[in-house]
Amino acid sequence: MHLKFQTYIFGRMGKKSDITRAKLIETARDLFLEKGFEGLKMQELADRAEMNKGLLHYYFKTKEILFQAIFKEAMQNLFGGVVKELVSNHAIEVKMHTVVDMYFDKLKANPGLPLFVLSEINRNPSLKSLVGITDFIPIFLGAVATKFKKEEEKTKFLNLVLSVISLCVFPFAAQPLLTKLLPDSVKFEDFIEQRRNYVKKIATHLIEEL
Amino acid sequence: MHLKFQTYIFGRMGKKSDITRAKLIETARDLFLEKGFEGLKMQELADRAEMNKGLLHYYFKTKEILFQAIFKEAMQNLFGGVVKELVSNHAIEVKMHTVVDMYFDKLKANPGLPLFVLSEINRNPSLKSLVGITDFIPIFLGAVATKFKKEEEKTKFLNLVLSVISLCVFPFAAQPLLTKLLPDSVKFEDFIEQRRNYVKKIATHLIEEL
DNA sequence: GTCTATATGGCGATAGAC
DNA sequence: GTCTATCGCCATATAGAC
Repeated sequence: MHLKFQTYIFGRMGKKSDITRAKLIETARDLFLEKGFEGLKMQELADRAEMNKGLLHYYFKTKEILFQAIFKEAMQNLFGGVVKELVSNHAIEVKMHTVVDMYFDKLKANPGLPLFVLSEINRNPSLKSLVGITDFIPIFLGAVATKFKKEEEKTKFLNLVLSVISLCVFPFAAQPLLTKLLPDSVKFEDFIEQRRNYVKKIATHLIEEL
Repeated sequence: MHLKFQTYIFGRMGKKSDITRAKLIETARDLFLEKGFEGLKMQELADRAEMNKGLLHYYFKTKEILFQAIFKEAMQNLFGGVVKELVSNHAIEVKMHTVVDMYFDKLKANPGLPLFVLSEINRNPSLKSLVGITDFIPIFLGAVATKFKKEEEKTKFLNLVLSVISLCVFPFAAQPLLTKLLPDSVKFEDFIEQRRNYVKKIATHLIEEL
């Protein structure tokens, strides 16, 4: 029987609907990151995901709901792992170097991520409150509060973290412009790779100054 | 006579149409920076500029043409003065400290500028070629070519410039998130002001390492 | 679950009176 | 130059057959 056959094929790996849903989310992620909330059109999403508009609304009632799912996932991807490392017990230099590697690896695979998150926060007012709900802000604040007592120390640490993140993220956000400034013989990927160690050296220096 | 009266009032300061045009551009700048190309609706622009949609299209035939005017202006604002300083005869430390001050002043007044330029470049394919047309990229490249001969030196200089710009720009781009990480008693403006000198110190160190 | 067809509204742009 | 009215299109979302 038809239904049983499907159950057999996909078994514990999930129903056919799970696969459709996964394909939809994957496509929506690509398209939202490329075009933003306003720029993504449901028709184009349906085409790229090889389904029809009706089906989109079956899985996610509105564009807004779909967008919030993608946005949450992007925030988690961008900050989840990094915050976990920052609140770990590792030595501070290890922390910072690990964060540098995490960002360079992540952003090489997904350079549009930071610009997407930062510009959508500014544009979709409902996200400003949603950001507060994500769990890694309180986690980070909690760790800072226990490790540093004086406000001056907190600010110094925040300056350090912000500097390292700035140095990692900005070159990817500015990739289209940066490409035009590189010597002809230098590919963007090569520039990025030498910069990975350059940023680690800066991080080490900033720690010593702390 | 009515027309003469207007001419008399505004005299050399420009015609009434210039004032209307200026108001339109000013409003469009605010609104495009806030919402991006797709996010700005001509109706909302007309309302905020206290005129009607018909008049919008009288001054700028299409939304796209209006947008390109605003975008070009934003690019000039963001890079024009900075590039001019970078290709000047000043000592390198003076250059970098001046650039830091320029960005901090500019972005305090206009924090949305970098995110607007960077995300629109990614989203509007026609801008990628328009970016190449702006004059400060060849100006910058020319100055770099005459000052540094070896490719390794060029890359080092580019690393320096990119680092300074990253450290200046990113905190403003991430303002909505950063605000949530500051100790309660520290206002964003105060954090930014202490950071101005912190970034200058880093810049000086990076130069010595150059 | 997946499809087609359609309702409903908003958008950019134009026409034409004043 | 500035206004009102309107066109034609495309967007999100829904209804209902299969």
